[in-house]
Amino acid sequence: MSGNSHFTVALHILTLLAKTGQDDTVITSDGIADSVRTNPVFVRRLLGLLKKGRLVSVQRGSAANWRLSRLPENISLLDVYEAVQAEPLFEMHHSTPNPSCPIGCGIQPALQTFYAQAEAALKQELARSNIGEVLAETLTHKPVSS
Amino acid sequence: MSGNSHFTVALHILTLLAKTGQDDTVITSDGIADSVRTNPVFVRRLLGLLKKGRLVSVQRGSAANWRLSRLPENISLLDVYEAVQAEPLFEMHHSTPNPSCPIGCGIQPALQTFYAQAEAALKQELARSNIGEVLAETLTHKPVSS
DNA sequence: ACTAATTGTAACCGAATTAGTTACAATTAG
DNA sequence: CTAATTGTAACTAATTCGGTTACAATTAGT
Repeated sequence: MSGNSHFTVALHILTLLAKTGQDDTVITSDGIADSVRTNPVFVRRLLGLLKKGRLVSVQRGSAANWRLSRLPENISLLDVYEAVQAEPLFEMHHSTPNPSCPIGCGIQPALQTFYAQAEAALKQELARSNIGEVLAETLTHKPVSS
Repeated sequence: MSGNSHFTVALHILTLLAKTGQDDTVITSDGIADSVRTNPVFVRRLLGLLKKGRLVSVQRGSAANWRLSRLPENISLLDVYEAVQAEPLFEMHHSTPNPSCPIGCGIQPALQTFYAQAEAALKQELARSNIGEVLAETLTHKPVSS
């Protein structure tokens, strides 16, 4: 699995949008970047993927604002995973194995079937939670000074 | 997930050792590298992890030979995953989120709980298959020239 | 004991990937 | 018109991945 933070940051973004949606406050890629503690361009790249996945929409221009396209309860972690995760769960070999070896020949198709089952199990679990739940769980952890 | 091929190559190695164990033929890190189509040092690094995980053992020295430590049926894909996978399934943020933001403050502990569930589901599925099954499935794919 | 083969490991390298940065045209509210 | 922001491209630094070289330690066979 790609050692990147896309899924985590995407969930952070959507949870934040769930909150600003509740509070009816305005938020830009700059404001999001401030919460994530990263740069606005990275945030916009992820927002682009989330927009393509129909999970968010944007009011562009001078009074810009990002919103969820659906209720937080109707955005599953699987929706998010599929929107931002390009790579398969498990990578294959870098070089194709030796085709004249009985194992090298058949290992990739064999692993594909096992990997597909594993990925299906993961996705099934991801489908069971949603952004509303993540927001609720997030808010149980209070900020430092109250 | 970590964009590396460790898990795949480890499974390839163990499947190959299941085969050489059946055939009672000798195999070295060089022979394994030839099937995987990589370099022997990379193979030995993985063999080191698998040995630490008690999945393989080695006859060292001039008549070297690698063997499975257990029957292929008693090595689950989860055993392999845990032997070679150092990183968690999903990475957290690179920089810790803004602690003065209600979301930034609570998102990491929240995600940890959801990620733990997802990882548990994945592991449960991986525990359901073993190297014996991977070998059987691999051998159903015949080499090019017979 | 000596030789030959192999493991275990360290050090280094190039390629690829990740996120950060700068820049700027396109969009839009006021 | 102006000011703010998005969308995107181009470039960069840091990190990671696997490949390479090298060599001491181990061991079977003679």
